Amino acid sequence: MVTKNKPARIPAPYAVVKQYLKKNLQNGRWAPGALMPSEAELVAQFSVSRMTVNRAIRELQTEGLVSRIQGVGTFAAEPHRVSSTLTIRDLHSEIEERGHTHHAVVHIAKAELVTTAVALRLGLEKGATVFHTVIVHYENGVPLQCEDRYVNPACAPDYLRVDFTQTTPTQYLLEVAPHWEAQYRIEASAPTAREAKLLGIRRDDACLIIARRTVSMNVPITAARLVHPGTRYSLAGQFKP
Amino acid sequence: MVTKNKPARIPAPYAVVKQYLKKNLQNGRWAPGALMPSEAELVAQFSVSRMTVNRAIRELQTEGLVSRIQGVGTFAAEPHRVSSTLTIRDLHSEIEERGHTHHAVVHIAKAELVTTAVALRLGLEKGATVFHTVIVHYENGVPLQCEDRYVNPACAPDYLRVDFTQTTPTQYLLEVAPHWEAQYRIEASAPTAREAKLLGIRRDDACLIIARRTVSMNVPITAARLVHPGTRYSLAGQFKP
DNA sequence: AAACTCTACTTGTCTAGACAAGCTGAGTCA
DNA sequence: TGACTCAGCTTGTCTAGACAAGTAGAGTTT
Repeated sequence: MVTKNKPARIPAPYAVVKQYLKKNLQNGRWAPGALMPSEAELVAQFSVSRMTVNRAIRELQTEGLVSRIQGVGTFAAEPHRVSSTLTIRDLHSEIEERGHTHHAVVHIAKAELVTTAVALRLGLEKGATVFHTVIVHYENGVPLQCEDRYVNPACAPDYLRVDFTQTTPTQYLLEVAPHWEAQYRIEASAPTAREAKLLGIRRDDACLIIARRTVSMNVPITAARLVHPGTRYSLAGQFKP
Repeated sequence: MVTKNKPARIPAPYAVVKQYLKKNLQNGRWAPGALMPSEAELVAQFSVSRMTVNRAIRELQTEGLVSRIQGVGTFAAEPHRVSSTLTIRDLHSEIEERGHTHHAVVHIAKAELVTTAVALRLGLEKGATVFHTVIVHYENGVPLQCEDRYVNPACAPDYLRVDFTQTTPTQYLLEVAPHWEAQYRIEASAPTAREAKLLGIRRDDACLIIARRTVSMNVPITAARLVHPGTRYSLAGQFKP
């Protein structure tokens, strides 16, 4: 048996109420859609103030476990929309965290006139210039990702002066425009001829491709195509309700 | 100009404070890691009670925009761990939402002795029985997913009696064990011979594969391998800070 | 029967004050 | 110098009460 030096911390009252509700939701005491106890009832049951109960329930609400309707009541959430979340991380820190070495080789880094396709994706006008980089990232010397990226010069005028063997574009762009929204598309397909060559794989090897487009404060920042050899890379994630 | 019938609802004070902090975080007023105003300062600035300010900041904390240390202060979050979230949805509702038709064909539905690999994944003992289903899902008559699933009989004893042309296994299992945790792995690779045949694709066509393992209240429920033709399917998601 | 009103109940939010818990730095003592 | 104490700051949480806003249902009127 494990004994702790610290005395057993008694959990905060709001946490007690929250845990009680969570447990009973899990074991089906309140079927999905069913009416749950009102705040007043819980106040009486646990002898705490309404604010305390309210916090417990509100947190369950943001976790998606219950839904509330003002004037009506609190309901167990409908059969959880089977949606779940997966984490996509910065490749550099991911590799470092595995205790492996990361290095990058820059193949293209220049300003270009936008093509129609890129102009659309970045929300720029025809005839504008964009920065374009193609960088291959290696884990322990093995090519793991081919990163084909277009950047809006208005957001990162010094982008091409960055040493991308030291800093990943993602890291740099995060400094320039800290909080952003991103849209993703993840797909599997064969690489282009150039990508196959850069990654050292065959043209018919399956690749995991992430197409990412990021926007900060309604200004498009960057659009990237990240190609990973299917045999060397997979995305892992988990979901806790 | 657009005129609304309803009078402009004034936002709640806590929302005002929250929005103020969020705006200034985005435009870089507080660099990542920097000390932000204390609750007391915000109380004075906005003439609200501390509970109101506290709620605003606490919500920012759960959103990952700030981090707080008791006794020290509130800090702008570090260069957002470039992690981001992607939503994985139930195939049936996803197809329905596109206004398309979904149907499923059951190829295998039986009880089996576990193999070592499956026993490990499901956390069962050697010699136990599992339910095994192989189902192909179609969108508008085109095969979109091959679902190879093992289910822990202890969690869903009636699993094999379900009509999977009407209900997806995911939907059914959600009813039986409402709230669960899931682990995912997403990868790209070629299909097995059987999968290629069932999906009507070539053996060297790239596939997007989701391996999912779910657990509810520390009891393993199910392990599934979902194979999608790369040309017909992609995962989309977005991230808002 | 249909339309209305009113009451009772729900959630949503705010307040002013309180105490606990934790960190920091200044001052004190050995 | 080094170890200690303590005041003063921070966040973490709870309370008792209050009013607003929204809904459902009972009762009333038309």
